[in-house]
Amino acid sequence: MSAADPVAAGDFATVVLDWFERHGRHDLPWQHPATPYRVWISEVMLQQTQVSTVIPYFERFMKRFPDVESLAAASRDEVLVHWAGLGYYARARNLHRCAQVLVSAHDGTFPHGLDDVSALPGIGRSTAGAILSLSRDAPHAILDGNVKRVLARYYAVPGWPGKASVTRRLWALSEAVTPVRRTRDFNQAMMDLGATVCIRRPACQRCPLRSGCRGLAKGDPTLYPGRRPRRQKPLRQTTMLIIQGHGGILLERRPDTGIWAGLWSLPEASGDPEAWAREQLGAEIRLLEDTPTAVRHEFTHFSLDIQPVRAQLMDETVVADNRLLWYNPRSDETPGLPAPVHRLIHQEEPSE
DNA sequence: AAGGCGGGGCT
DNA sequence: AGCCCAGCCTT
Repeated sequence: MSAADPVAAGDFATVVLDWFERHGRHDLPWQHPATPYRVWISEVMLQQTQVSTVIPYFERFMKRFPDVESLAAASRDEVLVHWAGLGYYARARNLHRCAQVLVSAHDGTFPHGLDDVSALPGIGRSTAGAILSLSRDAPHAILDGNVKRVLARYYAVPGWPGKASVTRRLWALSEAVTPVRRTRDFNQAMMDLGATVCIRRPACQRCPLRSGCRGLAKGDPTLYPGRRPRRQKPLRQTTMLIIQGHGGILLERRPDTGIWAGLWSLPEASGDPEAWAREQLGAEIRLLEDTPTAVRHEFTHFSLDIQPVRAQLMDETVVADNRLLWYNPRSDETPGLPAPVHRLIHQEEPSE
């Protein structure tokens, strides 16, 4: 914190806390009750995912896995089913592993030390601080996208937070402004401020920090934080097989690494689909004429064109194993499917 | 230090 | 059509 700052650190917290009383969010699902377990699940879901998207997932997840023991005892597949559509599926795998570590090594509860919590799978420094402060009012700072934006604007911190040097500065600022008392309310207030006032097009007239905001004083707070340098997104193409047989569609489990790790998906055939079937299934397939139109799916780092090819299984002796599954969209419970695959299949079978 | 990892909401 | 989002992990 610079000595030249127009608002001292103590005043910063006071202003934010006063604002929180009237204008903060007090009714989010994970705030009632704000147990470490519920805060943890919500924080992981909220990593790179917006609140409005998370809420229905959170409610469904809590109904099925109401505590850490039920989550630890579940299968990975069932956890993924409840995650399917949220993206960043490593979060679900880490969540599952973390539950098992908590039960086996920590008596089913979260440790109290910040370093112990951030050592758990899928929990970094910010999420650890959020869990401990929001559930127990422990005095730890956080640095999520909202706090980064508020601080970068308030202190006019230049540069893109993807650079380690920028993030280091923002962490130092967050530590400096975070009070040791009422840390729970302060952290929630900073996230609320970033989510409702200090947004992409900020409502500075409503901001309690406007008198000290350097970004505003410089004329344009939206210059902070700096934007990610933009790069060309490559286009990739793949062919997915819609093989009908055994009264359903063949699904294949994705490998444990890479895109959609561990989810069920349509088989990808790099070359000749019939050769793929002979090798992978030991069976003959016959390609069908009506080829559905390709669908494009956008990732953060590339675009993917998926060309579906329909085929009929000619040899009904092929059975499912650990990697293969015959899925009937009309009668079976939906397994964990990537969003575009889910769309593809249920546009094939409109009678879900 | 840089890149991989989804999907949806918003402008 | 970009840009961003209650980030973490691996290399």
